[in-house]
Amino acid sequence: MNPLFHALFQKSRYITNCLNEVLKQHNLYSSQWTILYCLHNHGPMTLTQIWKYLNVEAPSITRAITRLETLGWVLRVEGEDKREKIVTLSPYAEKQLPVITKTILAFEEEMVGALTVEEQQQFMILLEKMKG
Amino acid sequence: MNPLFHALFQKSRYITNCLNEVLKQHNLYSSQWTILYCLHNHGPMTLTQIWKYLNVEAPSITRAITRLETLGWVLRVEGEDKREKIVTLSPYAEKQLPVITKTILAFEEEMVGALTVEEQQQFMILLEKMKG
DNA sequence: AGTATTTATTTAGCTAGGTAAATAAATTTC
DNA sequence: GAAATTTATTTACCTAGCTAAATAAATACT
Repeated sequence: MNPLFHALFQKSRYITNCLNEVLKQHNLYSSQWTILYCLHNHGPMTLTQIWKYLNVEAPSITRAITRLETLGWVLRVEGEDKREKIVTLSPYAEKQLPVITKTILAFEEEMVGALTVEEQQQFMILLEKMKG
Repeated sequence: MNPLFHALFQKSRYITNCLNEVLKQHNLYSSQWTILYCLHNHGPMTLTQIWKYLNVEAPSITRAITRLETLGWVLRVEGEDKREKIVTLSPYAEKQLPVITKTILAFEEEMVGALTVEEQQQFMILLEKMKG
């Protein structure tokens, strides 16, 4: 395996695991947080909007939302178009979000703080160049 | 979610999916290939050596090796220390490896070819800087 | 209007990562 | 040398991605 890919995959797993560790105090997994954050920024979204935005397949989002719903973080309501379900943050989620956001910002700062802004930009550019 | 992380996770998934697609012709998944390649380079290894080298937890490797064994890619034999299992490539795997390697090299060249060697090094350095 | 196609979501089932705990063999300690 | 600890592997069970196929509602076609 190309060492570059190996390093990329490993760092990706490492960051995910760290994030999960940090989010334990809020009883959340990183992917669940990603969805909550997405809803916080965009307001209510359909499942399709969510999975297209996050660049993930639909079944992953169906499962995650089901879990988030039973845990009380989101509500699923029927849209005008009765095929679609609109997902909104629950009042509980709205209340918890500020403190979770604080946790996340600290984590991100710690994780990425060793890179200058230019290096972060450079990193994104290099990532972008890896296409198929 | 920090856009840098988002981009990192996404690219990681994207490359994995592409790799899976390319490996379909050999009836392999990317993680299975990673293990075969590892064994090819190091010769017979215990499960512990494999998961430590690949930086993954033991159960992931147990499962993957079990699958690779039933598919005929590897053999599991008891070591002198009877706690450990030594994994070796099967003759079938040895025979298939060259052509699979060719597939992989072409894929990696296509995927990473847009980056100069300096950019690849730079990328690794930046990745390295993201610690916890 | 009735049929065909598209679109949104879900279900089923796979790989692949993780943790926690069980088991069995080897090693250390007393 | 018996008991305690460590080490290697496995099992059970979770999240999280994927594809393929099912379902149900909306839209397009004739």
